[in-house]
Amino acid sequence: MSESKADQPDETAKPRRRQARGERRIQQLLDAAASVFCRTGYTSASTNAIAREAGVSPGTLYQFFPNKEAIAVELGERLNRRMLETHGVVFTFENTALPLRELLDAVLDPMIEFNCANPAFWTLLQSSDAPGHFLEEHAALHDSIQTRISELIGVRNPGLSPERRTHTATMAFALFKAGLGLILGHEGAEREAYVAELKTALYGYLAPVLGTEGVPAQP
Amino acid sequence: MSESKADQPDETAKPRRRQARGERRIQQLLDAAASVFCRTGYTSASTNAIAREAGVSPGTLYQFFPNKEAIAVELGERLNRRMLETHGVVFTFENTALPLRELLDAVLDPMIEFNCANPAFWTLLQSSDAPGHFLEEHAALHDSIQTRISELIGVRNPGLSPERRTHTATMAFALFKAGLGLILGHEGAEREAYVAELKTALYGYLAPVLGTEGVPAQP
DNA sequence: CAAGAATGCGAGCGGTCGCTCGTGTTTGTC
DNA sequence: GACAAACACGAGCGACCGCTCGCATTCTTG
Repeated sequence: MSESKADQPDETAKPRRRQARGERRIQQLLDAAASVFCRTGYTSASTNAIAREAGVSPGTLYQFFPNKEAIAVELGERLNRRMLETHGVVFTFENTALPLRELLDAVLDPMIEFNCANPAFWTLLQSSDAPGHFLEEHAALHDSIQTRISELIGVRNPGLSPERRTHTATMAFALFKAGLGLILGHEGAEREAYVAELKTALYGYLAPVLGTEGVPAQP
Repeated sequence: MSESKADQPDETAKPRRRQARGERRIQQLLDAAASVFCRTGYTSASTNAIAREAGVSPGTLYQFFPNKEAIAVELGERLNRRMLETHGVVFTFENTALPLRELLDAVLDPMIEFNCANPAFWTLLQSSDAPGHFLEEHAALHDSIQTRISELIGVRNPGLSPERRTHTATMAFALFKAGLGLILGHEGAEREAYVAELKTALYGYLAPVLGTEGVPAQP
């Protein structure tokens, strides 16, 4: 059960050297997993189905992942990292000062676009019925996003009590996920309509708390 | 595989005569199913676990239900029927004329109370990843509630186009389900806080569409 | 090229799940 | 009490699932 022969117990160690071929396989497997998870959800997705979708034998899958959980965890981590890398900017101070309507556009549009391109992310966010250690990763994913929302609310309205701030952020995130589900469930004009509805809903919810006007630059 | 020996193929026939004991067993099994579904979700719930929770053998379970789907379908139908019987009144015209805030109280409070007492209902509403024919029942459940919401919106604002009305009802229902999830996930003061947040959110979303004032009685 | 590591395969193991079936018990009817 | 129908049991069947293992192939490194 020893994980590495190195004297220094490297936390992030991948004790196995990977060839380029291996990295490619991992990506294939994660793409296949994303597809299968989207279609059937995490619990009903079978590792054999993921391997088949990736055009690979079950044994090959387990060359790269110790178990089914690890696939979902790695997929969630990669998607979350990619989302923060490409769109994490939306939570910065420049946007915080915008009028609420434009703030929502600036935050929601990239998020929605990312989730439409990677619908597996929403699926993972929704699968709270998963068994085992994947629950921890699920919670981590959740917190990662919700913390950003909470911070944004805090900067925008510093007078809010910590409890109210948490409640507002939690509810705002829940509303966002709900709207995202509708958005992902439709296409074309319908999808755009639900994007507009979601923005209306969040505007109506947040306006009394955050104010509709932009905040003037601090001296 | 013949379902009945009767000459006339009765659609709604229960070809099996039930004794009082049987009806009691059915209720025990549905209660157990509700409990297990809540704990693990529909897919991960095993029929053996349901039977065990009901204090009954697997064979006995299949004396009353042809398969696992049928349990969820029957449970969903019963819960839906019971909700409409006890709280269906909230969608009537008397409430429609109230100021929006009171309208929301009148509609949401009974709904929330019912779902807190029967959390399995929300679980069934959420399990859209279920396989097989249960999907149809799931959709029926959904429509049953959403139609009520749509009608209420239609009465309150007759000028709305059918598309906008559908979008508004769908989004309102999605927001409600999201808030309900938070409410069911907390207890005591936290729960009350999320009830208030949900009402705030729906008020903010619906006020621009339905108006905040009450509608005067029609001549 | 030789050798070892990484990659790839797929039959199949242990386990669970949905569900069945043979058998025995309780209940209602005459 | 006699008889049939409804109810109850629980071992276990077939299917599938997560995962393993022995072995073949390909890559890297010297």
